[in-house]
Amino acid sequence: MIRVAIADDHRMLLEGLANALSAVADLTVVATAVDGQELLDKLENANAQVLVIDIEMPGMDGLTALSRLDGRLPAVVVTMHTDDDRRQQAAAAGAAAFLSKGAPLPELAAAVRAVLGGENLIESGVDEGVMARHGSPVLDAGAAALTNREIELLTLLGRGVSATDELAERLFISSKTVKNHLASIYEKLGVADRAQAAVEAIRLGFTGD
Amino acid sequence: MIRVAIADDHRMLLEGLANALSAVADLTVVATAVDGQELLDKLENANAQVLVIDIEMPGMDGLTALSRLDGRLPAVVVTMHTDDDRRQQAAAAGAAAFLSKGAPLPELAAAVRAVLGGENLIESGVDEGVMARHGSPVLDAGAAALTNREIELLTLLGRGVSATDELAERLFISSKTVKNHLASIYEKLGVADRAQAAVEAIRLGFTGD
DNA sequence: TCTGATATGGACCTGCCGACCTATATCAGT
DNA sequence: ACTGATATAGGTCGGCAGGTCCATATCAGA
Repeated sequence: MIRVAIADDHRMLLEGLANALSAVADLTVVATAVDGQELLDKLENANAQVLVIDIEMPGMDGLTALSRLDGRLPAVVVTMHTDDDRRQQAAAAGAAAFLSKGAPLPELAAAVRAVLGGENLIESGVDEGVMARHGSPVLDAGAAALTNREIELLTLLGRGVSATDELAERLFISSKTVKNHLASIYEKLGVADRAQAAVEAIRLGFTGD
Repeated sequence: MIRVAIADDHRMLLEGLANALSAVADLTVVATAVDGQELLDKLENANAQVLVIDIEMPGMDGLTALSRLDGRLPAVVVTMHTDDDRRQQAAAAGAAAFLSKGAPLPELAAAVRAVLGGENLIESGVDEGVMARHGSPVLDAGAAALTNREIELLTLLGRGVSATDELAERLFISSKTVKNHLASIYEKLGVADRAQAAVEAIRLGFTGD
């Protein structure tokens, strides 16, 4: 899981974005702040790996906060207004990426993964190459190894279908096979039972929509 | 579930807000749009009950879209700039509430519930009375009846703590009591086992943060 | 062609889960 | 003072869950 800290003075964007990013399988939001000072304070104990930060904030703005951090964390700067002035200011403050708030969420997620990997997108932006390298979340090692059938089963679990017989009927297989698949899932995800597998299913986004 | 449609030209806010509102127990987002025209198009088939709409959008802006809708749906207008001009324009266009994007998410949720109930907050804003009446989501009948201890247990379940003994240790009670509480939870939520209870715990927002 | 992964199915067994019933102490509300 | 809800704990019991084996058929890839 990539631990992200977010700062934005607009609570709707802040909380909305925090929620959306946490919903991305490989990201988790460990701190949120409505200005630069609060961000610096919270970073003390938050153990974040990447910053997503708005330029425009009352009190200490994003660029000042970035300068104070002096590159301790890679940062993705987001802004309402993507003019060249701001881009250059962001670059000078040590940002590793620069995005419009109008950018699609997957691009933000890709930028977060890219800058954590040390890439600098401040000039190039998020292009196709970045999306190709970082577009799809790197799921947990175990989750990546799940087979199609296991994912089908896991999705049902995440939707609350827990009984062996019920699962067997829905997948048109015997209850014995269901138990075999479940055993594989438990091993791959490192969980012990259906309840934990269901929680993981939801966390990994196997919700069937 | 209250079916909400959202329009905002900034995808981060749009998708983030959609995600955050869907995470609220009694709300679900059935349509999103990046301008007024797309909103009108999507509303044809979306069966939404309430609108959350940004004023500033390229193409057809929020106020124009509201005028076109002519009050068919109650609408909460959100904006970056909450000056009186905009508030009056929103009122004229038929909005039932007017909020800053800096407003906390619970206030937006409360406003959505209030305008669905026919209240007009365009002048008064979201005050304490509104929060008192509409602040807490109306959870499922069963979930509302959960006791504090049951919620503690359910929260642990939603975080993947599934073994009886583990639950007992964490709550400093005997395993027998854990099983008693679980039985109550199953009955109140209408579920059959831990896996289903865990899924419900997450759906209801008992995630422990 | 041979191997490995996938999907299916089975037997067996230990043990925990869930159902049902009972019991006590506390506390808030009447 | 009495009642009801809550939180605690115990007993019993049938059954399913999860672990550990094993077996077969298919299919893609080396």
